Amino acid sequence: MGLSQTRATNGHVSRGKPTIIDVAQHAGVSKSLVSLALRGSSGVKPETRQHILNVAQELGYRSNTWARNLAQGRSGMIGILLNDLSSAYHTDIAQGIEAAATTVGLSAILTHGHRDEEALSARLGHMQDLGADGIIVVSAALNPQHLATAAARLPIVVVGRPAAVPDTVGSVWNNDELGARLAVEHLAGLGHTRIAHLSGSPRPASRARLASFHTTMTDLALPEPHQVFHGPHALVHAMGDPATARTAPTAVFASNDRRAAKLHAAALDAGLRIPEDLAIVGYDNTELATLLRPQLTSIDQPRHEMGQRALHMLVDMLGGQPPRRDVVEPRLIARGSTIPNSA
Amino acid sequence: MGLSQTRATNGHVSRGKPTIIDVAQHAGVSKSLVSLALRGSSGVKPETRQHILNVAQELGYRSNTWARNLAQGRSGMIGILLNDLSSAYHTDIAQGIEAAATTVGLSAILTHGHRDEEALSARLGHMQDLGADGIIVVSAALNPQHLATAAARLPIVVVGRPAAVPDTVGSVWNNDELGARLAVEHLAGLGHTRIAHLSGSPRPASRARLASFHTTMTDLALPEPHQVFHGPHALVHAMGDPATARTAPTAVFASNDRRAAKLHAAALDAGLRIPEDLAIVGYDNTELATLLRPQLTSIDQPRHEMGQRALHMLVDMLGGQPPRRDVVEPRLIARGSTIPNSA
DNA sequence: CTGAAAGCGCTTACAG
DNA sequence: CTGAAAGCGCTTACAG
Repeated sequence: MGLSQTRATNGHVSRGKPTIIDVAQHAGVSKSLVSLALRGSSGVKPETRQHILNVAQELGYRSNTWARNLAQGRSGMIGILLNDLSSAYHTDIAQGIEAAATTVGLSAILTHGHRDEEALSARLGHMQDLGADGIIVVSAALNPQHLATAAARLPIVVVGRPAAVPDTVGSVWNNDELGARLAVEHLAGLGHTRIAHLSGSPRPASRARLASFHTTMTDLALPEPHQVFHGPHALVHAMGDPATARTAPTAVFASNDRRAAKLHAAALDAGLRIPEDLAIVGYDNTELATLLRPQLTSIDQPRHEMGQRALHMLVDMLGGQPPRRDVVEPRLIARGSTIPNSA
Repeated sequence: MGLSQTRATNGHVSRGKPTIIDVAQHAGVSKSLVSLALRGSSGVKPETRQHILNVAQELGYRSNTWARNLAQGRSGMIGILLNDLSSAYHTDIAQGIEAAATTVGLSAILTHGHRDEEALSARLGHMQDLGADGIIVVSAALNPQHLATAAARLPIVVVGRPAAVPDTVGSVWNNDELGARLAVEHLAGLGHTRIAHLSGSPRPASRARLASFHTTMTDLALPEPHQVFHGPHALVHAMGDPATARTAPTAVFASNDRRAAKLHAAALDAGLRIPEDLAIVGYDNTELATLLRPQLTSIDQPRHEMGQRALHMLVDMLGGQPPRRDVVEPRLIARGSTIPNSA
């Protein structure tokens, strides 16, 4: 770098973005003092401080994040890693995290893993390299090994229900067992006895919903066999086929809203009436539920609250406290797909 | 920092994350050489290079991003600023950008502005502080003044149609005039003459669609007055009211899928048949369009391609080329909300 | 209340 | 092909 452009042998020639040195020169003080004044140290005479602030303002000075982080050894920034950017469920949680982060003066950066475990761990590493002080992983897809490795370096909180959570990692999830129970009890309360389950992925959350479906059916003494379907079309087909129509379900608890919506569409396509021929309960209470006709009854997870809790846990962990395991309670929102003549 | 913890007077005691100095010591070379070897400089003897790589690997060395960026003066990272994280349209574009970024070796970080202009500009500043080499703004909501200020410091590309684009800023948008024309021509081709428009926000994109709606109606010599509604309920009401039913529209071009979905729901709630009583065309071709019954005919914007183009434009600008103005062509996807008895 | 100096971990001419 | 040195912009003991 040539002298002519940036520095004389014993002087400083400003060019490009102003630095702390430019401010110091213009204010006629040392650069350490500028640093102290800028970050509001108590040991700076008020008028000096004000003067420095004014000069900085005039020069359009902005602190260089890299230099500050390098010198301080931390960033005041947390990372949010989403499994899937296209999922309203995930982005709602992210917004809960960000809102809570803002209130405690932390900034947040976002990345996502395209629903791909490889990509997820790559991103996890990337966020560490970028200097996140802690990371919230909104995904159940990251394996325990990777989580543990990351947790050895910095605080990690997972929102979701992974296969296993190392106990160095904090976690927040919703009570899937209760959610499934609410769904089945709602349908049974409406008089349904042949209640089927439309299962989701083989992930722990879906497995928990499935298990609780069986338990609740048994508890309510509903007739065996408990029918479980893996696709909307198989279910609709069973209802139309004379061989099985007599024992086909009259109500379905679907593992999530997206699957419920596909079933909703397949049922209407087959000429079935909802809820008269088939009642449907979804899970997640996404906006989709209110756009379908009839609207979809669904189990609501308090996504915003889950995000908040995750952030507060992370802050506690940054402060040296041990990770926790938080479970929040879902509730059922009843709509037209189970209650006739309602919105 | 105490000598005992990190450094002896003329030695280096490793602690915490390994640095380039640790690698140099273990490999018995200078730290400059390590730096060169790590970044694959051609001027390092292959076996030396391999040796250094091995040592780095063993030590679990990871380059410190802050230090690297500070020394290099750039980050190899671009920022993506979304207006709204909850919009599938925005996140699809983001994924197009990221995919393209990956192919040219750039990493990307994401932030969003909760549909709020204040928040958007704050985030824009934040990304600059974080050291993004360039930023793609997926939003039409940022005012030209803020865009121009940012563009004075680093390359900026906007995906969307802002009120005005400073000519220091690149932009990519879809041809709204063509999109609206396709919608109206499609409906006219099906025999509709009383075609209404359900308008969107007062933003340039919506205004362009509205203007093109009028132009196309005139070009096709369809009867005046051209009806424009601002809400789904007003429209459905007009159809049900005996005073206006005779002249009420039989088809609607809605400014976006979300509004179209609300109209779809309101129409069904009012007992209208789609498309027999009311045909509907949306805009954006989001996943929602395929989940409704009947499915929604919609104008498709090539979101992935728009993201790609934005990224490539940004890369060109980083290379010193001037910003461009890219306009991509939408197309119509016909479905059940306009074509009876189709899916 | 203020300044000089060393350090954060890396890169990059420069000289051999 | 390799090393010593200065620098990126900031922070933080340390000494006055």
